[in-house]
Amino acid sequence: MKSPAPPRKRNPGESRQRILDAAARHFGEAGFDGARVDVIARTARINKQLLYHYFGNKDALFTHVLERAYQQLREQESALNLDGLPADEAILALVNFTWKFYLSHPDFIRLLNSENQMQARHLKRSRRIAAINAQHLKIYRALIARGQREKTVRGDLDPLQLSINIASLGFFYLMNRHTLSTVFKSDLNSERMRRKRLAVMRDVIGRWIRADRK
Amino acid sequence: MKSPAPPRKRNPGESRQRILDAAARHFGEAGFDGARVDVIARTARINKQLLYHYFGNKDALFTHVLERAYQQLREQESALNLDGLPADEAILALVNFTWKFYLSHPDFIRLLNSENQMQARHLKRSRRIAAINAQHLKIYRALIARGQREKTVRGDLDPLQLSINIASLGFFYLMNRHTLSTVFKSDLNSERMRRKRLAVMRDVIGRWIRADRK
DNA sequence: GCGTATACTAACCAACCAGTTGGTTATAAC
DNA sequence: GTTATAACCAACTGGTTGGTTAGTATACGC
Repeated sequence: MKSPAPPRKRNPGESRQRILDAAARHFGEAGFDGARVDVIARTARINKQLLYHYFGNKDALFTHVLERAYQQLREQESALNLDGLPADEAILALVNFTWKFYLSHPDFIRLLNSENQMQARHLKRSRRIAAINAQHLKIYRALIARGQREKTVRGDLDPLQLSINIASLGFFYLMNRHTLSTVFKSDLNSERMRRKRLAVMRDVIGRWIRADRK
Repeated sequence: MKSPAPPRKRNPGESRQRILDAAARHFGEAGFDGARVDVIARTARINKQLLYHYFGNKDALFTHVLERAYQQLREQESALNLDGLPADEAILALVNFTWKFYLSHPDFIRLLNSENQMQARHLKRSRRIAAINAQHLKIYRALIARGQREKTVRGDLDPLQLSINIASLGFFYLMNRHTLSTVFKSDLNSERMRRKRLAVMRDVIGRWIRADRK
C-alpha cells in the first residue's frame, strides 16, 4: 500500500526552473517529437499538470527552452572581453569560445537541430529571439572593422558569413559525429580528435580572415 | 456505398520503389519520430501491410532509406571525372559538387540530421554502409597526394578533416537556414544568398588547401 | 482569521499509431 | 490444371500520449 505523497512546500521559482532543466535535457536527447511530456514531468519531480499550468503546452515549453539556450550562449559571448587582443586573434578566440560552448552545452546543438528539422516553427513565433541575438553580429562587425584598421584582417569580410563559418565547422562536427564516426570508422569524439578539430578550425578561419601579405 | 478497390496489377519492384520514395520524402520532412508509417503507405498508394511485408518495421525501413541516400551521393561523387583538373581545382570542384548535391537532394541532409539526433543508431547496425562509403576518402586522399606532387596543395592536409570541412560549410548552412534566417532576419534561402554562400565556401577551402607561396 | 489567487496533485480520456490478424488473388513453376 | 509462393488488402489491437477535469493545499492580502 502506497502512502500518499506528502504535500510539497511551495516554491514556484524552483519548480519552473526544474521543469525547464528537465525539458532542456529531454528535448535535447530525444528531439521535440521523440520527447515525452510525462518524462519531463517525472524528471522534474512535479505533476504533469503543473507543467501545463506554467507553460500551456508542449510547443510553448519547447520555445521557452530554446530561448533560454540562446540566451545563455549570447550572454557568455557578450561577456567575453576581447579588447586586449589584436582583431585577428580576437576572432580566433571566438572560434575557441564557440567550440567550447558547444562542448559544454551538448543540449544546445541538439535542440537547434530539432528546431531546424521543424523549419524553426517555434523560433519564428518567438518575440524574444531577435533581442536575445541582437549583440551577436555587432560583435563580429566591430571586430572586422577594427581588424581592417589594424591591417590584420582583410577588407571584404561579411560578418554573417564569418559567423556562419565559425558555427558550422564546429556544430556540424559535433552534431554529426555519430554518423561520421560510423561511416569513416574513427572515433571523432575522442579527446585527441577533438583537440585536432579545434586546431583545424582555427587554421581554416585564420587563413580565411587574414589580410594577404604582399 | 464504396466499391472495393479493384485488384491492382502486381509489380513488386515498383511497389518497393514507391515505398522507398515516399519514405525518403516523409522521413525527410518529419524526421524519424515525426514520421507516420500510415502516411508513407498512403503516399506510396499501397497497403500498410505491404510495407511491413517488404521492410519488417519502421526502423528497418528508415535504414534502407538512409543507405539508398548515401549510395546516391557516393555513386555520383565517384562518377565525377576530375583527372583533367589540377588538384586544387579538383578539390574546389568537389566543393561545388557537394553543395549542388545537398541542394538537389533536400531530403538527404534532413535524413542525416534525424539519424544524428538518434546518435546514428540505424547506421551503426547497417552492414552495407561501410562499403557504400569506401571510395569517398580514397578520392580525397588521392587528390591531396596529386596536389602535393603538383605543388598546388599544401603538404599536411588530412583527408578526413578536408572532407568534414567541405561537408560542414554547406550542410550547416542549408540545414540551419531556418533558424539562421529567423535569428538574423535575412533570407538565406534566396538565390542571391545561395550563390554568395558557394563563393564563400570556395574561398574558405581554397585558401586553406593551397600551398603557401613564398 | 477570512477570502481568494495560485501552487500543486491524482485520475482520467480520446485520439493516435506501430504493428498484427486473417485473409484473398495474381503469378510462376511443374 | 495443380500447387507453392509472394503480392496485396481491410480491419483490428493494445499500448501510448498530449492534454483535461476536478479537485486539495498553501501562501498572502486585508
